[in-house]
Amino acid sequence: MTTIRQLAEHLGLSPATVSRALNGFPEVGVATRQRVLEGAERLHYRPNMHAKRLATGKSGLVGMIFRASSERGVDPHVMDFLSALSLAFADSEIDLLVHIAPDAQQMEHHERIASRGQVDGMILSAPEPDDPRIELLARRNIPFVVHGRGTDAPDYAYYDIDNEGAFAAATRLLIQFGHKRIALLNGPQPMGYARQRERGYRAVMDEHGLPVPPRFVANGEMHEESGYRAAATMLADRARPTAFLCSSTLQALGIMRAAGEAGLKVGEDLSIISHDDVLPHLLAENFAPPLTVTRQPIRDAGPILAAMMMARLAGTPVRELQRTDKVDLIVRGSTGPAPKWGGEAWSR
Amino acid sequence: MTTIRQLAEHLGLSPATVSRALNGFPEVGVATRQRVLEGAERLHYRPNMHAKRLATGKSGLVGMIFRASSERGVDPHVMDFLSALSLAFADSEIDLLVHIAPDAQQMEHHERIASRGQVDGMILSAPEPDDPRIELLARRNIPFVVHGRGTDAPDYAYYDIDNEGAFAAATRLLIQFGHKRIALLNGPQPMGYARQRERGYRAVMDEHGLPVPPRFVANGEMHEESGYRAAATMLADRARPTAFLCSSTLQALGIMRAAGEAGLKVGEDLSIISHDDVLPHLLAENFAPPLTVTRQPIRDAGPILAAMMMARLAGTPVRELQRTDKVDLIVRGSTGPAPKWGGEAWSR
DNA sequence: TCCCGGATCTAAACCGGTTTGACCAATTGG
DNA sequence: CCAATTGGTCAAACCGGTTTAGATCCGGGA
Repeated sequence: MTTIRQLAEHLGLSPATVSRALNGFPEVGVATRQRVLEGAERLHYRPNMHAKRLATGKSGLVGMIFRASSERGVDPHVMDFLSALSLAFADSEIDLLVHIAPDAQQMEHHERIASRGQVDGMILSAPEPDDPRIELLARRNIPFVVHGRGTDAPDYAYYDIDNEGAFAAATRLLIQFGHKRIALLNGPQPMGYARQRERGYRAVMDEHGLPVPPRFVANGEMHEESGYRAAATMLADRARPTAFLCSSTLQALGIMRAAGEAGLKVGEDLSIISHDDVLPHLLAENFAPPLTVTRQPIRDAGPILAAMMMARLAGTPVRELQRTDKVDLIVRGSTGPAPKWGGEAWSR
Repeated sequence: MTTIRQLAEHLGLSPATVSRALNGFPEVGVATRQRVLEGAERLHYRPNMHAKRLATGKSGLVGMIFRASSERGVDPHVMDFLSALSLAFADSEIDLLVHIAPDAQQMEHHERIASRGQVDGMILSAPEPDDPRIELLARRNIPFVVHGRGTDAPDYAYYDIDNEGAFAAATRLLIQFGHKRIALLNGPQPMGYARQRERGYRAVMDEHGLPVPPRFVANGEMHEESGYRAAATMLADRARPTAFLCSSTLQALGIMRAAGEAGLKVGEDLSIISHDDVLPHLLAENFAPPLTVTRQPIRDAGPILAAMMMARLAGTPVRELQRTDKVDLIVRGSTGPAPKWGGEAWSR
């Protein structure tokens, strides 16, 4: 392991000059810089990160703590996000410090990372309206950017998708198809995105004077089994829905299973629209029938949040780092005209 | 940010004593230690990681570089592994540095992490027989543990599952059911686990004198679409298989789709056995029909490899850190007796 | 009484970088 | 021709811990 002093000595220079030359300071002679760079190459000099960080106070590390549910762990979609994030940071000198923590231990983990001062910034995901994690980071003055929003117009840097608009559009499409009994299988109740989606859905239902009995709106984790369970229950109801809106293609898969068991043909007897974060290993267009979705690959958020993080670290003010992207509605075979038997709206 | 000197001054002690007291050295008086601990608590003292690391030479960081395919990214199963790993390290002082890199850039990323000396050790996954990443880490003397094996008896610390035994057992079950034309949809060819699985499969086929034409063994990425494609091609063959063995439940999903399109009923006209790493958000037992699998949750590897990593860092010799676990064969509805029409073996 | 050794604690060096302030030589300007 | 700049370099301080070598205090044995 060559040190900067060894390199300096080897070159007949002082460590100070070597440091400056390597870090691109303007006050070193062009010939000297060249000599230093060559010497560094020759001796395989690699600056010791820890020393560098101690001296500069910057760690070159960005932390990210994912939320895990205690039963099912982490949503598999987030791997794609993490992947994109990591790739986006690859060119810079930044590395990712990753924790996965159950909701109950989120604060503990944030506390730990924050207080040890080992990261320059944090990326946070799936915020709730008054998220204590955000409050902690703000209080500690740790730069952070958020994937999603806890409220409509938060005062932090965030990237979010237009969940409300997406679910409004999806609801509208179903209503145009003649559906009046549209059920919603949503994500966990406290999550910002779940609230936004429910709002978009309810707004359009209200607009058309269509009531929604509470038993046809479900909140829960977004996996196949929860989709199946909720759908099976709702489909057993006398006034069963003719269409489902759900938050994840895995939930949609569960709904399809329930539909199959109930003898309903998806796309004819029952319509399904799902939000699609895009799981490359299981594409919604390959479902049978292909799934109508509001589509926004979670992967796309990676480079955006990486860029925001770097901008934040460079001092860009928060209000220039707030972005909400529109979501595409992609119509495929899982949606169709409402069946005859479900013509009436739910009673109020 | 309180420093150790401030704390020492506050207590009327020297930094040396404070350091010793906090790190549990025996030569500090019991009363002093108590005083130091209380003082640290009161002043919210948190040692600066970078300083600590510079002084000790240990980083408290373990690196992990996941493999990503350029088209589909990272297998969603690995999120579950990462999650378990992170949870397992949570109690210790170790944090995870995570990179995700396409295969083409794996070496570059390893080089980077290795040469900057920012991690104490590395965890590596999905090794190939002569894996250059392993060679690099060994040459640089960076402690590492491996998830999987490149060869049968490698000279590094690893945790693997008995892929060969699992696929042998699965093949045997199908043969007992009367199947003679069993196709294999395997993972990417170079991977250690793919080779092991193919070996287990071929051994049993050979044992029973059942030939396997090359076109009924496919190697490729393990997602729904690849399963569908390969299965659709094979099912279109005049001598189509009566059973499939595959490497991932997502592939199995694709096979099921192809079977559906071919008008074949899974569990009757066509049997499927998949290896199941267990994706908690999409369980094999919830497939229609429930999937027969060789099951070993990838999640279980997390704590095992975490413990191995720590043991390795503590100096445990490599040969005490080699472990292969048996795999369960769980028979469900996707397997059944061979149909009448597929009675004859493939011709040689 | 004196010396010795163990128990505690401290001063200073060290880890390997960066950064401040000073210095020197070569230009430039008056 | 001398003073003021400027470009390039260096010595030393600094970041915040750990660790080595020594100092001090104490009780006990000779």
